[in-house]
Amino acid sequence: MKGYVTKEENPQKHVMMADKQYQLRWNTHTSSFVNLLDQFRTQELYCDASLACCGRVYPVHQVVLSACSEFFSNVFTQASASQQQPLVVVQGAGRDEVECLLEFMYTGQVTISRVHLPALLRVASSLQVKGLLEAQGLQQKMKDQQLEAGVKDIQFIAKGIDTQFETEVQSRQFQAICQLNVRVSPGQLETEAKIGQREEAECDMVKDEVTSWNTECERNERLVEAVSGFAKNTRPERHLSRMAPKTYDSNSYDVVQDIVPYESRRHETETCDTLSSIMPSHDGDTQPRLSPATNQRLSCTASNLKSPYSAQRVKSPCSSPITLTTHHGPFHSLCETKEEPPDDWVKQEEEEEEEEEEEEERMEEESSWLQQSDDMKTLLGHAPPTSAPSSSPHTFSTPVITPASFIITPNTSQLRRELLKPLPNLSPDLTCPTPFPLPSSSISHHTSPYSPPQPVSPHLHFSPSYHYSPLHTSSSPYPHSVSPRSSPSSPRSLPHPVITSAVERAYTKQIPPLMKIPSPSPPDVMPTQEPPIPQTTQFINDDSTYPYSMTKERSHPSIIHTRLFVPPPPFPPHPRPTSQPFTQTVVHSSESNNDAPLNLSRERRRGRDPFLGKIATKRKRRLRGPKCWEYLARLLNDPTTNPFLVRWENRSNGVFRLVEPAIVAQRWGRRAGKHANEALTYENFARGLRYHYATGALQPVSERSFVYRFGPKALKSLQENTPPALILDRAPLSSQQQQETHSSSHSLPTVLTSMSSLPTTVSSTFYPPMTPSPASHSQSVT
DNA sequence: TTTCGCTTTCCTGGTT
DNA sequence: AAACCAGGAAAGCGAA
Repeated sequence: MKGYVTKEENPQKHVMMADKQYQLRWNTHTSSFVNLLDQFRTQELYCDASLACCGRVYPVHQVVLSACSEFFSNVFTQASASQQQPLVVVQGAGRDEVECLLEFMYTGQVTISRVHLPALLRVASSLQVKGLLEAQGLQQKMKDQQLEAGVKDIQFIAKGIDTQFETEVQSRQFQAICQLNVRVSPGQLETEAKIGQREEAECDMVKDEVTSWNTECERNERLVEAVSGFAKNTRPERHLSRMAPKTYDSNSYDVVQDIVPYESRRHETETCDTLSSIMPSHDGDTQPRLSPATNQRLSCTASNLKSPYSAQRVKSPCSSPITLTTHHGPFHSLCETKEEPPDDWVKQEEEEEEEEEEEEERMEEESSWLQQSDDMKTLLGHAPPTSAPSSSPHTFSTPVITPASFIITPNTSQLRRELLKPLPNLSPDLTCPTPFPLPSSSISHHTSPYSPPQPVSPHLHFSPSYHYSPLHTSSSPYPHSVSPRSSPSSPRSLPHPVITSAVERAYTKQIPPLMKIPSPSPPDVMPTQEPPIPQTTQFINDDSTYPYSMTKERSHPSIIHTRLFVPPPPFPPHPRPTSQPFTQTVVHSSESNNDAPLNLSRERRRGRDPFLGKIATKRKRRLRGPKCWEYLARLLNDPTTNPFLVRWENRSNGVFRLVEPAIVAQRWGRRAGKHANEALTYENFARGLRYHYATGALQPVSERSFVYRFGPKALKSLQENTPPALILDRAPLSSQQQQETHSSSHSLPTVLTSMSSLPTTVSSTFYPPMTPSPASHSQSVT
């Protein structure tokens, strides 16, 4: 502050100082900036928008997505008028695609398997993600065609709770948010899938990317053409029939428009399996024979196949991961990055295997849920309801997409709340759970008042609507009128305190602890669906026992602890193979499976706190969890948490500060044990820290709030787990330290001063090993 | 099964 | 007065 005053009040001095100029440069600024932005996303800090897909909500930053996508730029620009956080519901894209795209937009690269590439490019094309749209001419062509066709036929589905916003959106001709109610016959899917397989078999990896891309573009062009034709003709089925006259089998798929569609991975997998089983081989072109039940199932699910490449995912022998990297693309308008070369294939294969494992786990969960769902059995095994439901006015159309379609609502928190509802809470007459259980009160059918969808043609698909319980009803598992669950974004961006109801708290208590593998639970106790609430829910103590509310920190007035209880940020489920700070195993042990070493990156992806990785003990090489001070040391050693959660006050003396004590306490409290409840308060957490005053691991720093100091025990542990080369100098020891030092007959070097060097070379049992992270606070002044 | 280290909760009292 | 810290007491958990 003084510097500014001097500058302005004494220009002469400023000029004199200008003679000697210094260039301050943060060497790793670029990569650090990118990494930190991605960390902000994964930790849901400063997020001001959300993407929703397949039942998940991804907090994002408008600036990043706008920089990476013209579509998002337009959306956020126009949605900014509502002064609420926009939520973009990406329909027609799978969870994997969205997560990969987010990773690509935030880090500039993503590694995916080859079979997933076409779907990713398709979604990227729809979202106009820079860097993935290298064929700018084609992109522009498609865009022009879409705009031209969209004048009449691109269905406008911008809907929101706020009527004013809806009106505003409509008045602005919100063309970017569109829905193409066009579908492709399953026969076409097969044909294109076969084409794609032959291409994959013939081409090398690079060529394969190009061909897949071209095939995708051609297909999109045909779709645009079809829509355009639909615009000019009132008989769209003609155009659509011309699209695939050879493959359309009216006998097999003539009930398509009556099938209730829904989109989910479970369903897609079902479809892929079905297609795989019936798909003719390369050398044969026999028509598949389908039983009526299978026919209907396929009809149902094929309508939701987002791309013909979904079938390829089953049949294609190619599964090599592909790393998509941009050197001039989306994010570089914000910050240029020096891309690191992708990891070696072995590591990628390991990542692939992990992904497959996770996928299998997910499938198992979903299949178990499926078995429990009588409604689903009814759907898959019998004819689904062929008429549109019903009397409920709370309906909306689930689009069947070929290009991704989007719904924007300004009421993020309310919609998010509904999106995160467990699927079984859907209305009983809903035979197909949807990944987008939008709140009925926020969504109105585009033909109002409600009228059942009228079949137009076998190809034009009007998704049957379904019921959804309106908000603030007793059927809702959460009394939202009392506890509107807010966005999982940072409290900085969502300063709305939310109150947790008893029901919701009881629900959150059912979530298995972080360090335990959730045991199979009966469905009435533990939803087999992925628990959506705890990691995305903000809540506070409704007992008013949380004393650290809106308190200005004494020594740091800029830091305000809000009343919000922010749960530990969910660690990203998406793979981050190349930019993952932690890529190695904490400890290596040959113990049983229970003591298997924890892979931090896997822990992070699986929603577990990577800083809670176990530590090998000396005795019997057992594994134990970190102690609270060890946990803090890890947080201090990681650029994703230092300085956001903790930071050094005096590194050489081992003095550190809890920047976000409530969050740190809560993250710590969510580890194993019966105390893994929703809220370990800082008050209790601090008591645990004070316990270690006696053990020597920590020392108090008097008269300073949230400030502690590592004691000789911690120093000793650091010393033992730190290579001597990194031990730089001696620490100024306190009297107590000196006494203990003398008693142990050896000096305690300062390893804390070398902590910044640790990530580069150390693979200790104390610190999670890190790849050379550019964000390791190695800012240098040149 | 017991012991022990550690965590968590609750509490009182003191300091800022 | 509120926020925070220090520390005692007790219970619980998990590893040894």
